[in-house]
Amino acid sequence: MLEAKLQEAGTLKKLLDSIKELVTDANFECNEEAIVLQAMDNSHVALVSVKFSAAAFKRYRCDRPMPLGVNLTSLNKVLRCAKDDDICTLKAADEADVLNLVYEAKNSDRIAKYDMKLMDIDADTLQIPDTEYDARVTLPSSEFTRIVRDLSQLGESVRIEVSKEGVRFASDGEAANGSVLLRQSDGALISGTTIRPKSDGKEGGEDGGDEAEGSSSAKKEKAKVKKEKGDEDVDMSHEKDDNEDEEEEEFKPVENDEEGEEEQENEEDEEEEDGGSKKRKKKANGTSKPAKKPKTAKSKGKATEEDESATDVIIEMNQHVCLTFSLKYLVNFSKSATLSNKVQLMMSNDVPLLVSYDFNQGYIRYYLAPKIGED
Amino acid sequence: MLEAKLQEAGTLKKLLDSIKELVTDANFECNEEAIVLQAMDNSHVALVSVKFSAAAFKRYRCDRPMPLGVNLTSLNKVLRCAKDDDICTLKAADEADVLNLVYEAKNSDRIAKYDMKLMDIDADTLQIPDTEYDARVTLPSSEFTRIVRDLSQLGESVRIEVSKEGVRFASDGEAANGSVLLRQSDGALISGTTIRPKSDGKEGGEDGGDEAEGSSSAKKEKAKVKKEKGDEDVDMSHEKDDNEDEEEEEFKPVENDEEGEEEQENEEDEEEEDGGSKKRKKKANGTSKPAKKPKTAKSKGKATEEDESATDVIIEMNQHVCLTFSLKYLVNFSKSATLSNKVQLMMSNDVPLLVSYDFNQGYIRYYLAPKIGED
DNA sequence: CACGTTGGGT
DNA sequence: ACCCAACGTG
Repeated sequence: MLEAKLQEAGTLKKLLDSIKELVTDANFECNEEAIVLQAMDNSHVALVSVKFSAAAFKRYRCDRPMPLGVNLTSLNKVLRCAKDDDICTLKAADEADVLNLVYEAKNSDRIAKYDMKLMDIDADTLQIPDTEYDARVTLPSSEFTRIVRDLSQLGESVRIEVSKEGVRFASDGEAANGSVLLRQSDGALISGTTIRPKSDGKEGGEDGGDEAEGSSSAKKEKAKVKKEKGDEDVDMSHEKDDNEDEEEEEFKPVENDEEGEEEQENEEDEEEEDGGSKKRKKKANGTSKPAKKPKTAKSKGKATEEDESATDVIIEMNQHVCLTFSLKYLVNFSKSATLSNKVQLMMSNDVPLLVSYDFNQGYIRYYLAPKIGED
Repeated sequence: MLEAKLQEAGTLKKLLDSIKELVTDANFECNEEAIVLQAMDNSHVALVSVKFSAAAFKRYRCDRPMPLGVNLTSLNKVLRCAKDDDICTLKAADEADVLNLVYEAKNSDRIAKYDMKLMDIDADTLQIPDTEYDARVTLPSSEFTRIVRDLSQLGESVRIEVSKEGVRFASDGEAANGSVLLRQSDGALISGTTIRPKSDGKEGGEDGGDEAEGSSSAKKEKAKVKKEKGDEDVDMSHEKDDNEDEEEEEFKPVENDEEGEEEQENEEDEEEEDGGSKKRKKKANGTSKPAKKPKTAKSKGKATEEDESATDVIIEMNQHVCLTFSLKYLVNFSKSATLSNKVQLMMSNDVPLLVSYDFNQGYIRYYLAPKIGED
């Protein structure tokens, strides 16, 4: 039995706006710790990973793991019936084939209930293909949106290059070539730290915990990218491996047979890999945030909103990286800017890019394999 | 070698927004004095003339005259990658086939570079078909925008009539007729002066100078309009003169073989023709600006921004004029309202209308032949 | 169903 | 001037 009470329905609405064009059906995997969605996009090139930790909810209860197969188009329709500031409660009985949604206006003068049919979806649980990166760029999400939107006017793909100089986005097109160099903010070039997605959307939060996809056994086998058929995106699917002539490469989706064995393991991972280089700057919280620019809180009204350094460009880099990606997908990813004012790009050469928007107690992450043969 | 540094990319962006629907390809003629663009619109009915004086730029250098053949659609794409307040530098090497654009964020933390391919464009240098008019109406550009937009909903064409009473815009349509009378502001009816476009966009500036299109020999041969095929616009092109059955009339494009003979001539014209009527109110700066409404400077930060009398309607008239024009084109012209808060309409009977938006050190001007047979 | 364009509001 | 929403088109 699931019951999850979200303070603001708007969060879920924005999330669906972000991914509804990328994914049409997906399982919301609910368990005691979190609600997780992992799915490949419709063209099987990108991978979307969403997580709402239990702590993201005002109230959360899930007795046993249950997958809720949801048609996102339907869910979107139902969510559009909620106002952004409605309190939204999701309920599903064990083995239920419907999801109940209750919207309560904040002043309680309105209560709406919706029942949405669930469906069975083949749960090809996808192995998230990476755990550690050579570079992380943290930048304002609006800046990222702007850059990929601009460059998408010129060409099909963008070359992202991270160096000590900063991060460069470059695209070549028929009529024009474009290149945007973003210099890191003062003092915001960091190297020697372990770069990996934080376990949770919580900024500077505790690092261990309920990570679902980090698998210690997968720690060093970063690249699952096949390098054939160069110069194209990589298909992260496995389903159509042999019978289609798509130009895309593919990830090897790995059966996630270690799920659940992982809790409280990340913190130890970092400790053991941290030797021999600069330690992270502040206390060991895994986020490596420099102490510069102690911005005045932006008075956004929401105490939970992380509001520091949102305008900074932070570059963490252990190695120069240069990768090429399809702009079409990045433009799609950038729609999640409504969910966070910052975005992180994590990259290693020849490894899928991780684009992560972290919010209060959760995140939305996108994985996109690089085009190869031109990076 | 060209290098032109513009303080605000927004100026160029607005310019391109203005003309991109009218012209698709054009040469930017760069020389020591200015950058000039002259082109006919795609249907060869209207003529666009743009000038940026060297002084319009923060830095300007052009060693030798060079035409830059630009596809405006491409340039528009590239310019959309600039923020309005970016500093924009245009560079082109001699004989280059690319134009380099550099956008610097004001705080310099972002530098974007774009290379746009240039193209060869037949430089049918167009003789701007007039130098002196019987009437000039200066009005707020927003007012002009509103009038032509309103009337365009009623009919295809507008009759513009300038008299001592004011200026009347009238359109007859299937469902309704409309007429807008604009009275000149107090004391803003001027007659007996020479009415011609100023040599430069600079308000109240020196009148002689680097005029490219003024030709003394053409001064009195105003009308080059052929009066056949009545009731239609006039094609300003010469290229398709004989082999097409367009309904439009045509200007005679004249080879501009007297370019440069004109300097410092306008001021003398004014002196000798100035007698016998109200003098212009302020000092003889050629703009005939009344002293009314000594507006408080609008604190726009730019000392060069002309900000007085923007709400006045000024009519200079030596002869009653009544002309009919296609509203479709006027609506298009009026998009340049973003570039200046004032617009000037210069008219003589049976001669193309000149619509001029003057800005700091440049202008954009449109020429449109009247429909004949109904004026 | 998605994208691009146009119009209206802040 | 900028951002958001709605409409129409591909």
